[in-house]
Amino acid sequence: MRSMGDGRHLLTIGQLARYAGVTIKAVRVYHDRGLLPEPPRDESGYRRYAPEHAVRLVKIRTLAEAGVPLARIGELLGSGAERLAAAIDEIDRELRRRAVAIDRTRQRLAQLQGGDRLFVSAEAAGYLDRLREIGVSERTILVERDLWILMRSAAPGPAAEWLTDKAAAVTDPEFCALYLDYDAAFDWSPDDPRLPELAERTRRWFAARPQRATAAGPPDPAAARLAAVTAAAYSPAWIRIAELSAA
Amino acid sequence: MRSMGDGRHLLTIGQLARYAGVTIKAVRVYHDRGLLPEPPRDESGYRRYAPEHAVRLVKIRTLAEAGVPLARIGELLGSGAERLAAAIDEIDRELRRRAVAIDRTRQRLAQLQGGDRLFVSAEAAGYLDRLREIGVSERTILVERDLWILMRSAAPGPAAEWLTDKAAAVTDPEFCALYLDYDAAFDWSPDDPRLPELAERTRRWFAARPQRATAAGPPDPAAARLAAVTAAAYSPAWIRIAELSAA
DNA sequence: CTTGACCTTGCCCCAGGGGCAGGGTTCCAC
DNA sequence: GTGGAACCCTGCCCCTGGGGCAAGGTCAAG
Repeated sequence: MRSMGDGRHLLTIGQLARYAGVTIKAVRVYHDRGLLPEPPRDESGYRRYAPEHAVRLVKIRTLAEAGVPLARIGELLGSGAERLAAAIDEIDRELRRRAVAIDRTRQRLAQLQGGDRLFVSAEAAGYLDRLREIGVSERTILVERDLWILMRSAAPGPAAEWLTDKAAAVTDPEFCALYLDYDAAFDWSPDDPRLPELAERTRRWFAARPQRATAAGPPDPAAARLAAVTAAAYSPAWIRIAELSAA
Repeated sequence: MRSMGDGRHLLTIGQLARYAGVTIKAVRVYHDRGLLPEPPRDESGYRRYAPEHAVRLVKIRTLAEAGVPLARIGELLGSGAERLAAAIDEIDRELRRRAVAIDRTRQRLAQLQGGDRLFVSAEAAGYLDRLREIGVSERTILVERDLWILMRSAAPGPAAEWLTDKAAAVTDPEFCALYLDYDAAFDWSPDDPRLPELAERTRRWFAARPQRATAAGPPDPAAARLAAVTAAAYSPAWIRIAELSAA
């Protein structure tokens, strides 16, 4: 048995929901949250909606799709026109921000396919590329990447300093030659007879460029310790060189 | 008491999380979900992470920010490179779709400020604007809008037919004159002596354009009933006119 | 008179964490 | 060496915005 009501409350919940592009469940949730007033019921207990409900529901859906929490939608639709206009401005700004974020995410997503650019800073990635250019093995480049990640995580400030330092060094042909020899020495035994000479060249190279210590301050001891303990985990030969050149 | 471990598992959970731009809680959730392997613990039971964890975590965050469900991230990072590439393509398409959706939402949001364009179809909005042009009162336009919402909700097909019919009629000056008189009659008493004349003009107007009935078929009875019962809820005078002209 | 579409309430479930409790640890400065 | 801030641990309940299902009552058409 169905009542015709006052001739304006004609819509069933399904018709209303379809009109607004919303599920029936969502309509009931909006009732529960107090966003949409409960309409009168017909004799069977069915809800019967009027056009105002459809208008209100479209407003709710529009704001909800914009990501506005339901609680705030209630406040917004209950407040005055200026307040609403200001809120809509703010929401629109937020949406624009979200569109920009999606663009950024898409770019990072594309970099997931390969390369290190996603995992280290742009400067660090440039430095690693420079190592590739001068012929350093991928194995050693991976160690550099890991070292950079560790340093950056543990001490961002000193890590950045250390990176600019190395980026500068890697433009010096002599340093590059030295680096390539380190690369070759990676899996030598710590007792290898060629290591002392490598240590001696290292010491000479550092001695020949004192401007780094004066310009950028003394090397950070924490960073140095971190680098040492890390390198030790990868190559016993390298740690031996460090011992020899410190002696 | 802290162990130095193997010199590669140096990072605390906080350092790792900060590096990847993620909360500590999120890292623990990723452990629970099996996305990120649990690292070794130091003597205090603290988790100690290596660079691989940071790399993995950045991948997880990138996919999670793209809206990929955590369960699927697990599968994706566990599968081969081609599979991953295909999935990334699909995710990217989804992101583009989302950006388009944001644009649409922004446009609708701007229309929330005023006007009916958000609540009725473009054609209906054009029809309502035409009524405004010819000088119909806002009160009656609101009734038209509500009627349109009801018809569209209850019977989209006939509603569209009815609208094209009315949109055509409203280009006829005679119909417009008649409509304006209806507008004026809105709140007359049902006994008003001017109503019979209005009913007579209505009948003559309908009689003078039989092409509608032949071209678009007979008027839908359900739509007519709906229109009548709805109009009755707004204006007793209108329903009286309908009775008179049907007689 | 049945069949399928619709409506009712009520309950539990999901992702992706956030927040808090109630405890232990480490680091830095004084 | 001592205090406090900052950090870490586990475990538990909470949130949004609904989805899904159960167990009915109702309506329109054939």
